Amino acid sequence: MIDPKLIEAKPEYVKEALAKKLWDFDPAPLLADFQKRRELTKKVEENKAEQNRLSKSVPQVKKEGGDVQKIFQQVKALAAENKDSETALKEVEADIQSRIEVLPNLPDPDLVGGGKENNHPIYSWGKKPTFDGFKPKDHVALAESLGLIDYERAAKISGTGTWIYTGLGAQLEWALINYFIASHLADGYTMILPPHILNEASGFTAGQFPKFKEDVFWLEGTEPKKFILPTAETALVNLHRDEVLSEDDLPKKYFAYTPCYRKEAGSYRTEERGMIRGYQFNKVEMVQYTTDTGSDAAFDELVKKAQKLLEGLGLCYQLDKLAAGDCSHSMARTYDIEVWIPSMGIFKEVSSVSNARDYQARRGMIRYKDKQGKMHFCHTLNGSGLATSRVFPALLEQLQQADGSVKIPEVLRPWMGGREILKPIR
RNA sequence: GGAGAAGUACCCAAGUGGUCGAAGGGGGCAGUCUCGAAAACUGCUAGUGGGUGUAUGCCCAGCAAGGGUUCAAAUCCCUUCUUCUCCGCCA
Repeated sequence: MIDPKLIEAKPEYVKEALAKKLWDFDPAPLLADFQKRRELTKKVEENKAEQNRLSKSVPQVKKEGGDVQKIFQQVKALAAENKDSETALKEVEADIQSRIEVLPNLPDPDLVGGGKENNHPIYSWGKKPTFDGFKPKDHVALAESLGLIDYERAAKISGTGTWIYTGLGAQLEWALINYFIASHLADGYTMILPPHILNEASGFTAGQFPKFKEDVFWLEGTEPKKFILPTAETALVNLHRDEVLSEDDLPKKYFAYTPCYRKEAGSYRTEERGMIRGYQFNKVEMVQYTTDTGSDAAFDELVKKAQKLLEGLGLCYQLDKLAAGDCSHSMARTYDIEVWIPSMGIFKEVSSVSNARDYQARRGMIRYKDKQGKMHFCHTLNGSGLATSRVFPALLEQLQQADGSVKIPEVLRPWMGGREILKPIR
């Protein structure tokens, strides 16, 4: 949530910043609401104060044998008088809330405006493989010939947009997750295995609601309503919702492995084939809570951690600084780490590292007390570390050999029983 | 899923209609004492959000959350959430 005080103090600044995010914001109705709220608050509270004062005098007047009935009538009259203003005040407050909660986060000032087309790579690592002397396969073909993924039976038992990791495929998937986990543990992050079913408030705090309500799976028959998490970020940034942390506790560094469940999905026969986009994919997610001055350093750390993971696997990738309009809704800045997918001829996102600054903290009242005892909103950051569903295909495609086999990166071998290579079974 | 009990400040806890924003204790902080510490004693510490004013301040909200009753609610009523106990079911 954007700071309402900032909107009131610098409406034009907010308008321009949101324009960079391709969001057309008209501050006028909000400014009018703020004004109205101020007037109504004063009116309502002054009336209330008078009511309170009169009510408090009742025991005294009683003792002195005065006319309490008169006071009752006075207070009743005041309350009746106040009713319309109170209703109006509630309405204005609800209106302000609904106008502000839908606004995306403000982009950091250094970002270029506009959408995807204005993203620009700021770093790349590794070499695109050249596949001398043979025609490389795509990951769907590789996964099938190596016996790693079963798309057909997945369609049978679940439906399109899903897949089954089988045998060595399942082991390879799990090896990736283990490799990620080991790396985060070594860096001192706290491991979390959260519930996958979350309540609505969690989605609101993360900033997924109200905007992305249609994109998650809702459970039927749960009251209050519950949904299945689209990313572990939703769980992790809610860990300290409605809490006041101490500055000494920050930064807090967490990571979680969960599957991610989303309504968007591709088909394994279309452009985003195989496991590039599915209803369910595995991801290890990192989240940090920092002070309001500590988030830039945390951001750099998260980006480096994600990069390190791909470098350990030896996969060619690029680091992309997203234009304001392509950053996530809740985020002030986002860098994508994109791995090279040879069959698609493009870099595809495996990690998205973002700084929400105080946007999520405001929504979820996540605060900390500094050493002077002053309250601040925390900053929250998140980054994938990593999503396997893009790494797996990239790994198969980038590390495939002329004979159709695939080399297993050394860092994964401890979890693959020491195996060095995956060989075709058909 | 059923039945019952409960949710009060950093923690424990008193409080069933009227100066209760809330006794008491613990904790924390400061001081006295001490070479220092402990103990004892003394004092301070009760958050937060909002309004208003130059200001010590004053005002509104706030006792799990949201409604309601009442001149007046931590206290009575309703709904929801959470926790605990017992029963049922079960990986």
